[in-house]
Amino acid sequence: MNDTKEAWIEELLKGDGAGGKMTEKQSRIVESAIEVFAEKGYAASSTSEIAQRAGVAEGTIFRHYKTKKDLLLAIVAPAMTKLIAPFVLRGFNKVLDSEYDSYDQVLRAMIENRIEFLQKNRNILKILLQEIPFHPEMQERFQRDVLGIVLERLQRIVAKFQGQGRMAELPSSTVVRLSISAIMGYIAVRTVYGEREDAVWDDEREREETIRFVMRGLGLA
Amino acid sequence: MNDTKEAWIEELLKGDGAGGKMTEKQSRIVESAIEVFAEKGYAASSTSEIAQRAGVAEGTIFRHYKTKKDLLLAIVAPAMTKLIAPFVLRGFNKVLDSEYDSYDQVLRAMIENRIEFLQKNRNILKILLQEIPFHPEMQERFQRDVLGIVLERLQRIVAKFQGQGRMAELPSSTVVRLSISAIMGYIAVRTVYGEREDAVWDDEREREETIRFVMRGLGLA
Amino acid sequence: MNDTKEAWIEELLKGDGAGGKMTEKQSRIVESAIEVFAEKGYAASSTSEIAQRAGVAEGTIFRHYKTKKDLLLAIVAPAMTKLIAPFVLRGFNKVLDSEYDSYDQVLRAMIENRIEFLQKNRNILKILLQEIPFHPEMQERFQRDVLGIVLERLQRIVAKFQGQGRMAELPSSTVVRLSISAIMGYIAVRTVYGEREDAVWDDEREREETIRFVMRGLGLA
Amino acid sequence: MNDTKEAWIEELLKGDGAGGKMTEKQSRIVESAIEVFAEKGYAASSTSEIAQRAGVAEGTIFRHYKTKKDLLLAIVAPAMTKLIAPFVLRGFNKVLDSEYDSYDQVLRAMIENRIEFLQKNRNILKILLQEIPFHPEMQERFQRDVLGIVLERLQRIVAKFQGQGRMAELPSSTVVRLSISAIMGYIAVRTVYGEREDAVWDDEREREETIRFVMRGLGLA
DNA sequence: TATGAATGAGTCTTCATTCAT
DNA sequence: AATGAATGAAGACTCATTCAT
Repeated sequence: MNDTKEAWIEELLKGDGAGGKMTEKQSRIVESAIEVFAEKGYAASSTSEIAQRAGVAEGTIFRHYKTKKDLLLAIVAPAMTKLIAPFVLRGFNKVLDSEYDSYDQVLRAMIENRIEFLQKNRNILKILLQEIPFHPEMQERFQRDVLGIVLERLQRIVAKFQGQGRMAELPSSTVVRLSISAIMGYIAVRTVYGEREDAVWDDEREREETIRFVMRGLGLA
Repeated sequence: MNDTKEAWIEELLKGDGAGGKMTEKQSRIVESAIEVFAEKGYAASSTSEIAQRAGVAEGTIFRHYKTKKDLLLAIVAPAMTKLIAPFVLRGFNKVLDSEYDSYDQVLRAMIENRIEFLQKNRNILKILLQEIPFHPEMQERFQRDVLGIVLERLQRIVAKFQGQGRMAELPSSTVVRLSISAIMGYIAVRTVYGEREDAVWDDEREREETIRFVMRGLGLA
Repeated sequence: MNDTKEAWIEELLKGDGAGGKMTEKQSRIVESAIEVFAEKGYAASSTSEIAQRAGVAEGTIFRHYKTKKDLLLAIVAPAMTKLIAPFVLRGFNKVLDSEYDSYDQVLRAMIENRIEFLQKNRNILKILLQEIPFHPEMQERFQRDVLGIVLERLQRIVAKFQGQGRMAELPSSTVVRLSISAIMGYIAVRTVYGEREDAVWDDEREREETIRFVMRGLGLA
Repeated sequence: MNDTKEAWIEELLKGDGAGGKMTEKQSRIVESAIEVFAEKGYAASSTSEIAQRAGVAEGTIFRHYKTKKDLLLAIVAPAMTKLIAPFVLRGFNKVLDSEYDSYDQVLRAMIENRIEFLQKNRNILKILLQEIPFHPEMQERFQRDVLGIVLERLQRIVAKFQGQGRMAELPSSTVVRLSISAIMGYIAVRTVYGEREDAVWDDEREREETIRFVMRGLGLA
């Protein structure tokens, strides 16, 4: 359940989907686009501003991406892939068998892993979140390639723990939902409040309480 | 904790912020705007399409709303007010004192009340959700008038139950967060899956399991 | 076989296809478009230049014509209609019966009538001629609505004269072709040379010789 | 009055105006340009499409032709030269003296010779026809190098026949005009209808009737 | 010689907004 | 109050042309 951890954006910037290497200008275009899209939203972003921030001519953008939407997809598509990376790693089955003795370890790992990911890819994820409702192709792909895979894997993990002990009375999909809700609620609040200087947010404690809450809620503690 | 329950949109349509009554054309403009904004997003919506759907001339919109953004705010601002309506009702203090004997009743009431609200105001809430990140004034107002008030009220409720019994070891803000996470997770999944014909979503059961999960998680059951 | 003779462009400028009246600005747009298209060709004309010459904002063009091509069609389509006007006049059958005793009268009438038309509509016809090869819809319409009708009428006239006397040995379509070739050759040269100050072009004589040539060529004189 | 008959395009492709040989890429550029220009018109053609069809890089075109217009002229200029080739052949004077005993032989030769030429060079002639009206230099050159020469030669031929017999009453320029009109009308219709499978176009007969028509029209038969 | 990334002026088109009626 | 013609700034995108490699 570990990610590659290095900033995969760099990878994204080094190679396009076709495997070719990106020129330096192309990288700057993608970086600027991520910035501007995240800041103003896709529809309200102008290619001219992206070009300006990237320090290239507007035409240069269209040499690399036929349309503005292609540029969006070039950003969002690999993000989806990376989003599920930890769940499709070749070692994943081993995880199922051995790595975690207790469900709270699974929860802790998920939190740590995805928090790191979120921090590194905040802008891209913001774009993803904002644009999915307006682009059916993105929706479909997200449903199929992200939700589908992740939920299936998580349900298998849950099923394994259910086989060993309690929480048998709940469908595994329900367990997954309740677990994810708690984690996402924790991450969301942490994202908003956890970075303020004046914050009274004891991250260590909040995380542990969240995990304990889920464990108790599922009858595991 | 009860809402007015009737479609308050009608109210919105009958009176503008200044207390005046809306003409029929103005109502049609607002209705169309809600539709179009929800469908395409604010930035990608054109006033001309809104006018067309409303069956009015392009200029008419600007007779009632100085700018496109004013039209957005005229939709979104009352939505915020209504969003917190149940928490600011004059009878709210009584709620604190008497209405609910047990925390699971609070949870159940929140779920029922807000689900109904969501169903009636899906489009408006979609707009709210989508646009808040891009409009600082909306953000600020949401923070102050919605989050601030709702959280404060909820924390007072929680504090009351904490005073009476267990879950003392958790800060009330944490309790609120965990409760809301679970509820929103339930509502979100329900919104997506709960309406499919082929769905294997037993709404009654999922809701009760969610409530039981929270109660157990908080050490109340 | 007489045309309405007044400058039908004015009609074109007064009413759009739907029968509505044109505003003054719209008229100026069409006029300028005719000028510019004739001068530079459709593809090399820019809407911004058309707007400038018309003294309107560029956006105004697109209020009246959804696309640049629509503007072209709005010019070209009525031209086709007018091009065949003399052949579809209600009185046309009478023409067949009575008006012309001898084929040379037909030729003379065609020349006079179409020369006048050409002079008044030079630019539009230039556009028609230039653009037809690149727009299949225009081609099709021209084939069907112009060529088809005109040739059929002319063949009927020719057939009538064939029934009365000689030139029986030629198919009527061949007679029509030969007649039109001669007339168009005359008109073409006249158009180029006939207007030069230094020209040694005796119009009256050239026309009569052309008619006589055709008559003799068909064995009628 | 005989042409070289082989596809002179190959010559065009082998040598540029300066007498140098063309590389294979340059040939492919010219070929593609002819195709694209003929298909879409000069103004609507893009150098990038030409490059693509030719299988060369965009920049390569500009290594051989400084501008897009230069490329056009490199195609059109030699076409004009070839167009008049039969009239400037060194043996032309002999033609005047001997080759043709009767004017109908002249007409027949012109038809055969130019039809062949047209078939081989349809695209280039289409370009010529389409672009001449928009390029004054081309116009001027056409007027001077093509029309001027051809008409003068034809008038000399006509004058010779006039000296021998009848048609004395017409100016030789008029005779040329009438002859060419008939021939071009024949070729035009043939070009359009003569290739349809379902056509009722008896080419042999139409050609002979056309010649007979001219001869009779000129009082020669 | 050939390449193809880069350019930036220019294209058609859209859009929020104004204003005379 | 309502209209809708008019605006012009801005948008996405194209294209002939240049130039470092």
